Amino acid sequence: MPEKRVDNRPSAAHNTLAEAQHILHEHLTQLGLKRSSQRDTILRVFLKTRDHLSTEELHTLIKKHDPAIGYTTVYRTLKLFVQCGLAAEVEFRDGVARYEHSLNRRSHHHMICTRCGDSVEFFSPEIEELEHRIGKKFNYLTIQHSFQIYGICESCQKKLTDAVAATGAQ
Amino acid sequence: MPEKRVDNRPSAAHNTLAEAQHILHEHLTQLGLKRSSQRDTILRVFLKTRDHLSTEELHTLIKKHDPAIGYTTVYRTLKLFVQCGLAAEVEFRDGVARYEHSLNRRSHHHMICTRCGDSVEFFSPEIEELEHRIGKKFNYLTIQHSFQIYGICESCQKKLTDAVAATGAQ
DNA sequence: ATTGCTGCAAACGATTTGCATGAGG
DNA sequence: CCTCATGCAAATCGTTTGCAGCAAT
Repeated sequence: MPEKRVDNRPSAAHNTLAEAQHILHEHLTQLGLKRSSQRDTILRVFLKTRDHLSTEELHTLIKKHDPAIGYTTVYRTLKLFVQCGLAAEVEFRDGVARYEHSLNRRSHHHMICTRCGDSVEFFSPEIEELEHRIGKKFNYLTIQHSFQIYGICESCQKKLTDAVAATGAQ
Repeated sequence: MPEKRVDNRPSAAHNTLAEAQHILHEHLTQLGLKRSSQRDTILRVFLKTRDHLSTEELHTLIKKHDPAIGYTTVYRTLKLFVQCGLAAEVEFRDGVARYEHSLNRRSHHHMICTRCGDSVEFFSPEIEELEHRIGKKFNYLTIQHSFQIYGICESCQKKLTDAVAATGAQ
């Protein structure tokens, strides 16, 4: 196991929170909206995850910090985060909207296991290039793209072959 | 209004229908399911479209051929088509499931206008290659991928600039 | 004071299922 | 005959909205 993945930017987490809060408050001001303790709490908890959370999952986490915060507030706040670029919706084909943070996050894509929902991220600069090329070709003003690979992860493959072996042995 | 459609591959349409029906019936037999006139009608109407139809839109078309066929049957039949590879679900981000035929259809992707829902198809071999490369790298057995570009089509861009010009002129 | 925010409950809309009846093998 | 298919109505589930009371500016 080489590469333990050390973060060479010492206080990255704290800086990210401060930066994110600044972006959110700026966004609120611009739209004539107001700060609230709930929104700050939701942002703080959201930034602490690296997962792809559904609104409900995030709400569950939020309640541990402040049980009074309701589902609707989390739902509406996530939309705010998307508006100001702090969060991005990701498509996992499991019937719920999922969000990840998108601040200081290098453009990436997901490969998702359709059995267990596990996912890995990968990088692919050629996809960005492709978006621009195709947009130009058909005179579209491109906004974004969505790219996912669906498959079966190593551990689920193992479970499947084991199951087949067991059936065959009977 | 029969058979206006000019096709330079003489009996391509007929062959596709025959092939599709064969695939469907084979699939039904394998699962111990039964043929039905409804399923055949739905397949016939579905194959005649080149659009990306929602279940409801397809149901509307179906009713012109046989008003007795219900929404649920169309819904369940589309799932069958997906199972046996006759149809594929496409993601248009408009909140409804959309299907296109996938038989004898070269692999392609979509660029979708988020204003009017218009879409263009494009081809990109590098995407297929990427799916395999990433799958191998992370030991995933890849099944499929999903790639869409979202943007604003030429005609909607025009409408937008016109609208801005009108506001500015007042 | 004014205006936005919150949390509840209710509305919503697409999808999915239960069930009695009808059709396929 | 037995099993599956059908179509209706009802249930489901994530999402979205209306509203009365609360909080921020």
